[in-house]
Amino acid sequence: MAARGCDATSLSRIADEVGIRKASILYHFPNKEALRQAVLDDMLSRWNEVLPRLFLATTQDGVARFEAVMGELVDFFTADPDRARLLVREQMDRPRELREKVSQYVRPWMDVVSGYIKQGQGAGSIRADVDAEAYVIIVVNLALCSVASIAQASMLFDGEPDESIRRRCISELVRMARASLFSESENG
Amino acid sequence: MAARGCDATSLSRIADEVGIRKASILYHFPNKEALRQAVLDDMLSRWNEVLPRLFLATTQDGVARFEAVMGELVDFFTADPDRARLLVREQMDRPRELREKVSQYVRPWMDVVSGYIKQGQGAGSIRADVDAEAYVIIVVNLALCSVASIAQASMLFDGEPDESIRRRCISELVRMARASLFSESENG
DNA sequence: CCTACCGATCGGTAGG
DNA sequence: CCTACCGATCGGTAGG
Repeated sequence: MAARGCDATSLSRIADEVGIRKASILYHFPNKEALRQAVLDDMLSRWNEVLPRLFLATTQDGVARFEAVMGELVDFFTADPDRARLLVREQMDRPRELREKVSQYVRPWMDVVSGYIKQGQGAGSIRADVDAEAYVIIVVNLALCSVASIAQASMLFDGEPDESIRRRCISELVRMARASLFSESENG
Repeated sequence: MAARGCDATSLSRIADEVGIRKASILYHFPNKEALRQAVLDDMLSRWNEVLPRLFLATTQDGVARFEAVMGELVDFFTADPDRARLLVREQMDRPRELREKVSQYVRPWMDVVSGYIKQGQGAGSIRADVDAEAYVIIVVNLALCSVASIAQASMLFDGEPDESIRRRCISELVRMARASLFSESENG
């Protein structure tokens, strides 16, 4: 379901993968919509386990904190690219519902990050022209969409193995996020 | 079809919008697959009209050229966000086919852009740590995905009108692309 | 360009 | 958790 999207994956197909009959799925969930909600809630709620430990654990400077959060973001989606694909599809198919779920699960953490950015701007370590809230949205969306689709966009690299392409693109997106965030003195 | 994706849009629905019957569509196109190909070819071939004039028209410095190409990229997709949504869906549903079409229509222009980047790196105006090919892919993908979905990600901006949010996100992504590309001396 | 129809598949229900 | 079945809709064809 994650790979091809909720709407394009029939209950029969899901049942086959689980090894039961279609009607049996509708015994555990009242309908397909409820199953979709459960899958999304399960995926998004994992962020509430991952993110807190990043912020509460250590005292870090801005660059180290950037690397920790960015690494976690990239790892979360590269560990299972279907997560990214499902979220991208949901955002296009049912923007309102996903918006509500994001507000519920990850928005507090996005606010924490944009707070750090504004703090860094006050201290001069982060570029003054960064739009903190927009930056966070753009970077999350960039990681999401890159993992969801860019591994397949290998047409620009003749004959290069897919794994190598993926690594180059991920490295480049992290570099872009870093270089466009910090003041040049910190950026080195 | 562009808005909800090829697979999720039935021939009956398309027929209703055009004002004819479903069977009449299958008189003009041998099957649904052929219709999809025609829609994609039509959209991607427009790039072959837009891009050449950007590169051949004027002699520009690096920053001016960046602004021209980036502006065209953003304008192309914001003019009709359904273009971006269709491409994002196709990239997830049929990566191989889209890869071939992109190779056919827009790859030459992406090579031109990455050539300019390498040239700028030789002259010192562009950061040495930019991965030219990966940068182009990331930026195109970023524009695509941002337009396709970010306008709907307005949950971070309480009560702010959608149009204002869209502008902030587009401005921020252009700023990120610019700041992570040019050496600090050129960057202002 | 139409009406009429095809087999296949969809989400969901009845009943056990 | 199953078999059996429902109406709706899908892409596509026949025939005019």
